[in-house]
Amino acid sequence: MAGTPTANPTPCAECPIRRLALFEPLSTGLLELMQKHRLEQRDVPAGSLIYPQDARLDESFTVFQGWVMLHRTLSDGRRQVLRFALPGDFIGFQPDPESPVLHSAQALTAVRVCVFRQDSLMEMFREHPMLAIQMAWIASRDEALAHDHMTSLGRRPAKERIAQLFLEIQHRLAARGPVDERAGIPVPLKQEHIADALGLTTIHVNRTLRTLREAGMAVLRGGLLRIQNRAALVEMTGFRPDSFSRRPIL
Amino acid sequence: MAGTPTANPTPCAECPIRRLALFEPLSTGLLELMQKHRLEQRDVPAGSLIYPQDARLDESFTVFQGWVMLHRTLSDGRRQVLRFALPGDFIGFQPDPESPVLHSAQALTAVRVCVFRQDSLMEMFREHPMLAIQMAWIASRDEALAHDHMTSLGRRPAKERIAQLFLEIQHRLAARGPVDERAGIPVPLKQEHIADALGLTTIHVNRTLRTLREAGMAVLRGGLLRIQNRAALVEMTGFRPDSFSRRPIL
DNA sequence: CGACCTCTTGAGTGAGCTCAAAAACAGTGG
DNA sequence: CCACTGTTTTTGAGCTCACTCAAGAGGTCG
Repeated sequence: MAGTPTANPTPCAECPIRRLALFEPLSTGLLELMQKHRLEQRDVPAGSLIYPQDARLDESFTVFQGWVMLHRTLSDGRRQVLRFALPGDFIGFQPDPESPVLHSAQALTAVRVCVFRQDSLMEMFREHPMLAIQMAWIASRDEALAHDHMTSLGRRPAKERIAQLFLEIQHRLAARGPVDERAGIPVPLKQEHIADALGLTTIHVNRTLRTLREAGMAVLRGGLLRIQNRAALVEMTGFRPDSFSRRPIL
Repeated sequence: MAGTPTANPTPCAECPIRRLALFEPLSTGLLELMQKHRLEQRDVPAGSLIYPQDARLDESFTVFQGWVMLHRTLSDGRRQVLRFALPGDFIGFQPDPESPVLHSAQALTAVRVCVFRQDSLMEMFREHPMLAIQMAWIASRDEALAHDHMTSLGRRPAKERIAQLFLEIQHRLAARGPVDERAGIPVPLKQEHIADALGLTTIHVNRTLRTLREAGMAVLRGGLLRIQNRAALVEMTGFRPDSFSRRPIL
């Protein structure tokens, strides 16, 4: 598995993300608990896998920095991106150690994660039921996100799918810290990633991006997403921001 | 909300499903706990809603008998079926009481559910951390199921989507009790439900069902699903049964 | 025996796909 | 600084899978 422990492994509880007031804060007791479990940080270079499809995971992760892409690859190479994980998101939770994960997690940018050993995680849950509840909360939120995604895939035309994705990204990033829509949000997605996420071909994504651009709605260029006419996008998709409201982090 | 309490409300712990050896058994301690919380049973007639989209839920449910369909409806009427819930499945978990559910749950057949009050559920979690862990497990399994579904929607042609759905249903039902594939599995789905689940039109589902039938692979007729050439379906979809392996119930 | 679903089939259309090939861009090494 | 190579984006042309519109056939239930 790719990734190297940081030179000076710091407990994750000290990670910068904890200080963002926008996240639900952990109580001091929980911080101590995490310290006790000596959680390790790990840096993963852009492009490499955090874990591969079909592996038996004995670790799971909280993303601290960077973008992670979860995707499944079928035997003939077709690929479906399941989720883009952003800082604060939890990935790789696999309660049954027997069954393999059915997707890969790949770093889209340089990524820093906090590593939980699976058994250690379970122990934490046992000691601190609240954490288990939060885990259930997180999983259930991810499921709701997946539901949005499924609705796009099943029942929206290409233009709406992209609009919806843009609004979702904008909203999720905004929940993590101030973003300047007008100036442009850093988004490390290639057109191919978008295609694989939305069930389209790269070519069709390209054409659809053009129509969005020419309609003055949104531009994705040079790793920057500019939402120019939010109202029009919202109108088109019926986007309701409360879909991704409060949530705990681990 | 539709549904009436059964004439003689029995604690869910006594519900027949508990006696199925195929489910992970609950310890006696947990049974007691559930008794203590005086969980109510409720019967819901075919067709009516267990909970509607956009509602604030203060209850969640374990399905005991029948089929439940979770679906989201967009403002213009397009509909996406998110999941078919079978006996033993948990639905309506909403850890944040503030945010509304983004989908409806509708009974496809006559359904019997076990009702959990949300606050009561949280209390159970606090008293019995193991339950919270199991909840996380359940949510995470549902997410994996959603991932399969997403992959179908995004990257499979109609024929494969239907084949995959059939295999999934067959497998999930088989995990709940003996089924006779050859004789036919009772499946209460109309072609319209399949269409809304798989992101297709009813008409196209119909045509595709015909090709599957004419290819001697599978037949869905009169509420019975007959899988006639399992190998061919598996070959086509790359279906791996372990996707839906062990899991706890609440 | 209508009224109403659900299923089925036909004919024509279109959104999104495939194949093919420029053009823009980002590194990389001389 | 520039030629060289690989990646990403863009555009064109033609095709197909799945959609729309329309209508008939089969059930089922009051």
